[in-house]
Amino acid sequence: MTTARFESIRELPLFGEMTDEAFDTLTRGAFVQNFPPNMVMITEGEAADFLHIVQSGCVELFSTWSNRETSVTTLYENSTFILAATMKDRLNLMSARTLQKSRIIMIPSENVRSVFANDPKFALAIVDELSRCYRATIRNMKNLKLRTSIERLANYILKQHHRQGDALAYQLPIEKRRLASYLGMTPENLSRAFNNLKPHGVMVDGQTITITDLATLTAFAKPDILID
Amino acid sequence: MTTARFESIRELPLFGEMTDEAFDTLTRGAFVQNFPPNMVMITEGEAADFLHIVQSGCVELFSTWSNRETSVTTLYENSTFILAATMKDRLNLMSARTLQKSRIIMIPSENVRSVFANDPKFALAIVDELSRCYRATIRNMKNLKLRTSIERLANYILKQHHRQGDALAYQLPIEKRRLASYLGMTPENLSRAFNNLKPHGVMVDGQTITITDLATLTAFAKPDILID
DNA sequence: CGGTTCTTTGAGGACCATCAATACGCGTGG
DNA sequence: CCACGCGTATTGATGGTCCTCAAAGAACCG
Repeated sequence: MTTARFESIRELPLFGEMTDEAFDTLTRGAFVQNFPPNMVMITEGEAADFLHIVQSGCVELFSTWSNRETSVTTLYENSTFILAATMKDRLNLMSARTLQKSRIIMIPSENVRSVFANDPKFALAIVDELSRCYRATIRNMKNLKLRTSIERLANYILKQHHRQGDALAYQLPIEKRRLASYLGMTPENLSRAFNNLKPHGVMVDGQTITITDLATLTAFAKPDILID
Repeated sequence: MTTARFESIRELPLFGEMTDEAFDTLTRGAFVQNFPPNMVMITEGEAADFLHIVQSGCVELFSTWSNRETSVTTLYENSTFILAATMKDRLNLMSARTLQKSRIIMIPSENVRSVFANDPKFALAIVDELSRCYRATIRNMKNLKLRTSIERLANYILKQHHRQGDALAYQLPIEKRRLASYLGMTPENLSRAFNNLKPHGVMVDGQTITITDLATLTAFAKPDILID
């Protein structure tokens, strides 16, 4: 049975509510691919032939222009990407590379568009996912434009703290140079920014972040539900 | 007949393909409102009770944090806003103010969500609009992260040039201080950036931009279909 | 263990923000 | 019509932030 290989994504919010028939149609022609770390899967400017889903591993979306590169976001298990370009049948605006060994499910864009037209539950789920990604990008932009680099770092540290079960000590999930790029700064400056946060309750040792004074850090970062 | 007041938007891509019945349902409880210039219609953090459409005039979406403010985008005739928050029934992430005297159509968010579920053509149009806005935001972010402020200004000047029928001389559509905020810089710096662009083929006199050397300006700006 | 990549630190400079002062534009009311 | 006031735009001076370049130290991997 074709769906067997895609059991793992059947329960995702994006696919959970649709009919079995629609799910079969969707995954016909879909496939799973394993990628080694640091492999560019998608280059910006190409057609969006497949909706991608991270089954395991970790993917970075990034963009380049005029010999410069910037990290836009990092995706983990069960995230989709290339959804907007898939729905509009347009060119990808971002490139994608694996950061670790990753398993990626690829669903033909045509399938997504045709099932969208025939399964209202799936249509709703698509809109939900699109809206979520859109709003995440707006938040990202507000973060970049309204905060200094040190404030962005402070809020990033707090967000990871919550994502990792409110642990006061945790490992950074990505390399520092990529974090720097995501936060809109250079690796050198990220290093200095970490030092600047010492008096605000942050210790760093390699990949390990330790929050020594949560109250002080929070007071400095001023996290906001409309940004973070 | 209720739809009479909304004739003007019936032909928009978002509403053009839906059934008359669905359009009636959608506009039931909708209304048109006139706003004077410089009036804040929506404040971030509020619930998104209405989908908004600019019928005439001009609206700026902006955000604030910790006594800072930034312009995210400017909308003109026939643009929608608050679509993502409307679909997900979430809080607005941005505020909106009129820049000129404006006529705004407001459609109850509940109507949008219920018609979405019942009219596939409308659902498709919603996804199209959402994807378009999402991709525009990604472009905006790439512009901010990959280019210097002068490069952003140069590309903005080129983009307006095309929007205004390839005119080599045209009026800026918004105040310079708002343009500065949109481009992620201060008004003072925008002034200096205009001066810096003189040798690259740009003359400025008040609100009037004159491109004196399109080839040189284009060579400097390096516009890119994946950003602009 | 050697090479590569990443990270950190320092020095210097470019870019950008802030502050202050002036000039300009525009609408209002005298 | 002019004077005035208000907000915007410009210009200069200054300081801070951030980037670049360079070099050394640390981590990773074959």
